[in-house]
Amino acid sequence: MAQSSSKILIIEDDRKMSDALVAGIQADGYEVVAAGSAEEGFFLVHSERPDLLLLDLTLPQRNGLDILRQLRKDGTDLRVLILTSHNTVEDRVAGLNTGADDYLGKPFSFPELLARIDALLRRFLPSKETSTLSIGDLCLDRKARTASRGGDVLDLTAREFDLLLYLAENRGRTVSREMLARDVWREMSRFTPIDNVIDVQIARLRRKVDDPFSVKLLQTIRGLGFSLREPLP
Amino acid sequence: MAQSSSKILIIEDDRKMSDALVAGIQADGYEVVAAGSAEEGFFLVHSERPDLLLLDLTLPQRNGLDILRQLRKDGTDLRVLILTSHNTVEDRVAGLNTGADDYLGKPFSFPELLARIDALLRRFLPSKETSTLSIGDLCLDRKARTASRGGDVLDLTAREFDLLLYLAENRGRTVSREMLARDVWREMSRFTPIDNVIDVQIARLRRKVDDPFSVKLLQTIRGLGFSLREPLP
DNA sequence: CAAAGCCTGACAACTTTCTGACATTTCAAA
DNA sequence: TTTGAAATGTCAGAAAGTTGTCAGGCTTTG
Repeated sequence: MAQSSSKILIIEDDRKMSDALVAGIQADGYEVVAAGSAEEGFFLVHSERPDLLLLDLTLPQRNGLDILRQLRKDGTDLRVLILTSHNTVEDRVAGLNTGADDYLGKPFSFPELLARIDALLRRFLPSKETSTLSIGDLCLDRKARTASRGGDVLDLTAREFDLLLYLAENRGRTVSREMLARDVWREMSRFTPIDNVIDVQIARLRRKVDDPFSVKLLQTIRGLGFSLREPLP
Repeated sequence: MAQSSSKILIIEDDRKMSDALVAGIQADGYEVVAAGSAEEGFFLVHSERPDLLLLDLTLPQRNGLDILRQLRKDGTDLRVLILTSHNTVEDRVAGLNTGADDYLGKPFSFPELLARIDALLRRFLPSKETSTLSIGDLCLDRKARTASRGGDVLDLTAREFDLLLYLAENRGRTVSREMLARDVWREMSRFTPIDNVIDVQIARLRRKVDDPFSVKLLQTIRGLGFSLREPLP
């Protein structure tokens, strides 16, 4: 019943429980990553980019709901299933209203957990299904990692392609430098400002993607970031 | 917590239960349609095109799971929440594996039902929650920080958008210069008068928001301040 | 009409973004 | 392992855009 390619992140501090979950879910055919603390989990959400998060609420340092709240504030659409022994109606309502997609109390039945995981992942995962996407006459192919515009193949470097892909996946939306630093560069901290690195890379991308064409897709939103969109006619 | 505009279909043969559900869910702000039999429900799925189906499994003629199975065979991606007194683990697993998105056993808590409905519908409707507001043909989107009037996108600077948003949040009311100084400029004191800064910025905003249109929304209330409102006809 | 309040064009000060030139890193071929 | 070209990062200064200031004109009100 599992969908081969999905990755699940488990945030759970109880080692025994965590091991059991990892084993059981792997056996159902998913790729599994486990974190033992809120901080580790938070990091892994960004570095591993899982399709589903299994979240325990009773973590040592930080409340599990705080993690969820933070994730939603950052605008992630990661699916979240809360799995916890806090199991009153109030807990469930609070968890769901904070942004969880499902809530299962411990003790739980493993088959039910798997069925709920399947149900959550069954819904098409945002666009990852198809390998190509296009904005106007610009076409990207994730799998081949190639881009073309109006039939002309664009010769992009790895970084340029990642950047363009991220912008394309957020077409129409304004992408901040903060988001780019986190999701494309994946750098938590550095001693030179990353904003300038981003600016330079945007300029290089623009030279290849927009300069040779009359319709400009990559726009600067002053004070906020950048946006890949078809300009209004 | 409800998102307006979503339509929910209830298939439930027990009249009392059905009425209670309709009333409670309507009170949460959803549009509700009820069916008392499988056949009627099946028809309404196609004629009403609801966003979510609340499905009871114990229907007189036909098993509720059959309906679900048929719907999934037809390839509909309608979200389905099963709500039933069949509440063993096996029932739940069977329901979810047949294609339900969530499963809640009776007796249930109404707040939890609403929270689960919200969670299921949250994924559907793109972001509209409280992110947008409109005055006449003027639309603001807090999240995207964009404004448009009659379909035309307005190209506003950061300050202009903040100012317009503040006026829009106080639509109809008169906003004084003190309020603007405090809430938009956030300056306690300065050595040049801020009133003129505000006047200039209002003029700039007016040039973009009102000048190109015949209906003027941004009005000066002499001696008091400014007000964003639809003029009386 | 005069005074108070409001509007506006011009410009200055400032912030943000862009860009060319150079430095460093990466990675694969020799 | 060394070497070299391509990719990526750094930096400083230019360019572009935003916001604040000011002076004078306009409008309303008493």
